[in-house]
Amino acid sequence: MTDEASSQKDASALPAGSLHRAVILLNAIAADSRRGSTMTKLVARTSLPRPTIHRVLNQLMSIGWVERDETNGRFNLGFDLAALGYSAMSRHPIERVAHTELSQLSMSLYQTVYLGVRSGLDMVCIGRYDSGSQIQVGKGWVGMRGPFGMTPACLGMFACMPRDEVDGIVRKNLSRYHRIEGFDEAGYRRSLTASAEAGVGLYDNILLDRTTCGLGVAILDPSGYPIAGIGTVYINGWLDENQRRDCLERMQQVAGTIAEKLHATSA
Amino acid sequence: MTDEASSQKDASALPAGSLHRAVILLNAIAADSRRGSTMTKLVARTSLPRPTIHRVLNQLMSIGWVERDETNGRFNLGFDLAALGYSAMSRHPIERVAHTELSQLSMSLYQTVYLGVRSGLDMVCIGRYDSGSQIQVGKGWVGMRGPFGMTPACLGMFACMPRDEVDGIVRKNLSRYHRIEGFDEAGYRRSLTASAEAGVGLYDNILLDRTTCGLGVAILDPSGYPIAGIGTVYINGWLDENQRRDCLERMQQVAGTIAEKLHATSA
DNA sequence: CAAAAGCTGTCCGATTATCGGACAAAACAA
DNA sequence: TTGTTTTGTCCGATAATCGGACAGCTTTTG
Repeated sequence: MTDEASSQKDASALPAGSLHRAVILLNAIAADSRRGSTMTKLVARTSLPRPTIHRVLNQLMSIGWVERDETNGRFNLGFDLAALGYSAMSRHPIERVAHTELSQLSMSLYQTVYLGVRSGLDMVCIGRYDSGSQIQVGKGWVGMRGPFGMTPACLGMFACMPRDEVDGIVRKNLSRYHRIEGFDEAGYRRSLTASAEAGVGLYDNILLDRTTCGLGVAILDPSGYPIAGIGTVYINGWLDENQRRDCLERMQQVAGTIAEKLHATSA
Repeated sequence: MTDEASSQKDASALPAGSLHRAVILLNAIAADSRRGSTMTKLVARTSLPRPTIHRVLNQLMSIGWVERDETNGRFNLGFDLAALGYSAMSRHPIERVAHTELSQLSMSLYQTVYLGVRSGLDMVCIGRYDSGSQIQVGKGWVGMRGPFGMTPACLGMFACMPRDEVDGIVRKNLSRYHRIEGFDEAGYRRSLTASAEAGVGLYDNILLDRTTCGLGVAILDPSGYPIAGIGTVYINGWLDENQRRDCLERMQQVAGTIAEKLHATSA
C-alpha cells in the first residue's frame, strides 16, 4: 500500500475510456513489434473484451497509429505513431547523444552493447551497437519491449534505484518473468542482491540455461536516478574476473560521459 | 467531395471521445516540440475548450505521454511516447536504413541534407545530416513538425504524387502557409508546377525573402508513391544550372538506393 | 496600492460516446 | 459436409466525457 508512492505511469491511472483502452492496446502491440499481433493474442494479453479491442483498433487504424498487415491480418504500430515518436525524441535525445560513445564502446569491447530505457513496467531497447566481431551475442533489437528487469541493462538500473522501488517492479512483473523459458527465480534474486551491493548490474543465474552472462550500468540524471541502462552480454567464461572488472569500469565511464552530455544538452 | 477519397488519417476520423482529443493535442504539442506549448497556445491552435484540454492533458501526463516543464509550465511530449515511438520505428526503419547514404551525400555535397515524412497534413523531419562545412543552411531539426508542403523535401514528394492529392493537401494547408512570414502564394504555386513538370522538388519563389533555394527528391515505395523526401537548402547563387542538375541527379540516385534497401528489408 | 486582465485549476449536470454481451459471418480444419 | 476458430457487427444500458461557469493565482496597468 505504501509502495504505490512511486509514480506509476500505468494505463491504470486512466479512467476506462477510449484513451485508456488505446494505451493498453498500443503497449501490447509494441510487445510484439517484430511479428505483429493477432487479435486473439491481444485478447489474451490485455484481457479486454474482444469487441472493445476491435472498435479501438479500428479507431487507431483510422489515424495511422496502427496498421494491419494485409497478408496475415496482424496488427502493428503505425507510421504516424513513429512520426510522433520522432518529435518526442527531440525532447529526450538519449540515443542521439549516446550513439557515438556506445558505438566506440562496442568496438573496443568486441561485444554487442545495448541501450535501454524504462517505460512503466516495461523496458524498451532504444539502441543496439554491434562490434566488428563475427560473433554477436544477444537477440535484442531496437524497439524491443519486454518486462523490465530481464536484461543486463535493467539490472544496472535496478542497482541504482531505491530497494523499495525495485521490489515493487519485480513483484508486479514476476508473473511475466515466469513466462520466460528457463527463468530461475532464486538465481534471479541472488543476482539482484549482488547487483545492488556492487552498484552495477551482474546478470547471472537468471536463466537455467547458463550459456551467457551480462553486465549493466546505469546512466543517471543529476539527482542520481537512472534514466537509461547500458548492457552487454558475453558467453560464459569469455571474461575472467579482471576483465569483467575492467569492462564494468569502462562502461561506467561511458555512462558518466553520456550523463554529462545529456545534462549539458538540456541545460 | 470526391477529393476526400485519399485516406485521410486525420483525428477528424475519430468520434469526439478522449482519444480524439488526445490525438489532436499531441499533434499540436508536437508542432512546438522545441519550445513546449503553453495551455493558451493549445487553446488557440486546437480550438478545443480549455477545460477539456486541461482534463486530457492530465490524463496524458498520468501515462507519461506528456510532460510538464516545472520551470515554465509548458507541455512537452513525454518520454514514454518516445519509447513507444522506438517500437513503431522498428517497423518503419526509414531513418536507420537511410542514415549512411544521407550522411555521405551531405558530406559530398557540402550541404545540410534533411529527411522528412508525411503524417496526415503535417511533415515531420526525421533526419538531419550536416556536412563538414562551416556554413549550415536551414533551421530544421529532427522531430520538427509543420504544415506539409513548405520544405524542399515536401516539394520533392509532391512532384511524385497525383495532382489531385497535392491540390487537396495544399488547399487544406493554405491557411497555415499564410501564417508563415513572407509566404508568397503565387510564387509557391509556380514552384509547385515547375516541380511537377520536373519530377523533383524545386524550392524557390516561396518566401518573399529570397535568400535560399532548395532541392528535393522523393523516396518511392514499389508502387511509385512517395514515402519520404530528401531535401537540401543552399544560398542563392551557390549553384549554377549544371551544379544544380548534378546535385539533383545524385540525390535521386541516393533515393533509389534507399528505396531498394527499404524494399529488401521489409521483404 | 488597487484594479484589471490573463492564465490556470476545479466543479458538476446534461449529454453522448463508450462498453461489451450476444449474434452473425467468414476462414479454416477435419 | 460439419465442427471449430477467428473476425465483424449490432444496439441498449451504462458510465465517461463534455464544457459552461466559477474561483484562485499571477502579471500588468493606471
